[in-house]
Amino acid sequence: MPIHHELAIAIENAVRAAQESGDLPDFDLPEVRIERPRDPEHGDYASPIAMQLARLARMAPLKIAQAIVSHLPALGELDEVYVAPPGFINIRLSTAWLQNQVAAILATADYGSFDLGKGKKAQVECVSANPTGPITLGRTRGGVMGDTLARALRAVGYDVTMEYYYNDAGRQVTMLGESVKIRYRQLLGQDVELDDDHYQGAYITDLAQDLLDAHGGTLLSQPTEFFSEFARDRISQQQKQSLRRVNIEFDVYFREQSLYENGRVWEALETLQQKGYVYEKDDAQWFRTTEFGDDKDRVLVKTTGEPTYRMPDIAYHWDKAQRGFQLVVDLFGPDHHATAPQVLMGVQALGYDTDFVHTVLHQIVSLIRDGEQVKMSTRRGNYVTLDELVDEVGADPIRYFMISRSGNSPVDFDMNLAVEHSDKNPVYYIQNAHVRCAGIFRKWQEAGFSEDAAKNADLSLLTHEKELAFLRKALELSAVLETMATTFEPHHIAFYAYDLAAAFHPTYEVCRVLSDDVLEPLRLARLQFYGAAKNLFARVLDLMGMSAPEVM
RNA sequence: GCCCCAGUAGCUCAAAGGAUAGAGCGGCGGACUUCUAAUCCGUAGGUUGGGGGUUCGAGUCCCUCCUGGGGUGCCA
Repeated sequence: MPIHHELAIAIENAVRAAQESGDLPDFDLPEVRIERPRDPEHGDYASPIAMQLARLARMAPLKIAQAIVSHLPALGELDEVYVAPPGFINIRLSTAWLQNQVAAILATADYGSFDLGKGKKAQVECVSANPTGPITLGRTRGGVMGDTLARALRAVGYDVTMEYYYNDAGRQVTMLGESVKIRYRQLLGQDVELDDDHYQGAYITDLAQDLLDAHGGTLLSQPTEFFSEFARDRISQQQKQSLRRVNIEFDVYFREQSLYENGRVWEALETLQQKGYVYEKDDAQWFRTTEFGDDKDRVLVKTTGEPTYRMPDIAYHWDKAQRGFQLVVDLFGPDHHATAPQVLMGVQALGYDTDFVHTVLHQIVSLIRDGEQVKMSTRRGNYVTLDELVDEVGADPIRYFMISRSGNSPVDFDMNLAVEHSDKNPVYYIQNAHVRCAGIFRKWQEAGFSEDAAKNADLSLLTHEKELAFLRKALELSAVLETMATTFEPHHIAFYAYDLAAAFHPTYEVCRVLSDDVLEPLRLARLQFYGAAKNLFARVLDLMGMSAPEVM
């Protein structure tokens, strides 16, 4: 159990004990919050619970805090618990227990993990791009955010499915097929042109060229569907490969078409109709979203008889509920912010509580090169793709910068900074911490020693203030994972990784290991310390889907 | 018009309703014969867009106004 949970429970128990002994009156105890104070003077952890209780107990916060502290049992983890005005309970960890975190980190591969999710079935849906073109940077951001959340959820005990909803039917794919066919005919010398609605990107011509190379001119009589299916399957494969290059892999690719094949779309529509949420107007079927607070009703089935995108989206989320996911996280880019609530209204109308669905919105990604914003236009096929960006800057900077801001803030991806090997680039700042640890062990082994030599080191020699500060920061990983799993904000791990590196580098400067002036027992203890640090950086980088290099 | 997001140091951004609002970059001043300086140490920099309110306590919650971005399809 993470230390902040243990402390919260200890304080809860102390409050109850104080109530039983009559030191505090009876009241319902609100959630006990444990914080990490900014100021080290205020201890390692603190709780403002006494101030919250002042009204309930009708006592001065200081008195309440004192009553709680007097009923707090002696805990091995703690060195000191004291009360500070106006009523904070401040807690200082014992140095021996902190030092022992080194052993704890070395003993497990999943330091920081704990069982918050209790094996609950969770799903993260992200990217979900149409198979009509290369993965764009906006979709990449959603993918990286979603994948990072999935990693955090797994780390705290959820059974996570990464899912990609893939739109393999409808107008978009038809336009795709037409686009390829036109390019194909052009390659054969025919005088045809793309419309504005068609996909203009060069990759369309590439697909047409591939068809020409494989089949010559024999495909002219094939219907548009042939070209659609070919292009759809090809592009899907390419999308998967592109995403794999930034360590994003999906467990399930959910085909929109399957919702038509098994009748779920019409079933959902009929259910909505039966429940009275649908009416006909202007030869279309309308969904009464205004009953759920929308400012106008929305079309479910067009006058042509075809459903709008909304209908399968609702059926899809209905399916998620019926598959038994207890937690669903949907990532949406700026172009879907408005439609996300409508889907939930649909699920609600179908009779499901939507509390299990959390929509995570994110803002746009802009590319900055040489200080100038790179101009892009999706419609004209003029944009930088994920593949191009991986080729140019590598996967690690992409992973990092996509989660280096809260989803609510736009990302300006600075391509020059991404590849800059300097202290301005947080990617290298973090990875270099791992490299520096690796360097110590490399040197140590070159001198003929084994890594095991430090196994029985005396960790109580790790008394340097900077070493202890690093271990305090290490302890925060659990709370970071918990925050991510409850707020669905992936950026916390990026800031944590930076903070951890910022706690590491000063330690590395001062707490030497292999220098002649370091005595043998301390050297062994520090080898353990840096072994733990190395593990922890590898762990945190892995949680971000980034590599942990041995050398740079 | 309506909806969503943002407005915090010169710039880019953090900050579960908690104590004196923090980082990075940039500025200024220092430290390399190194377990890799891809690093460290020091320093300056703020009326958290304006105004009300709730609270023991507000950058955070509520109301209102201002500015910027996105959305507001029988496209997805």
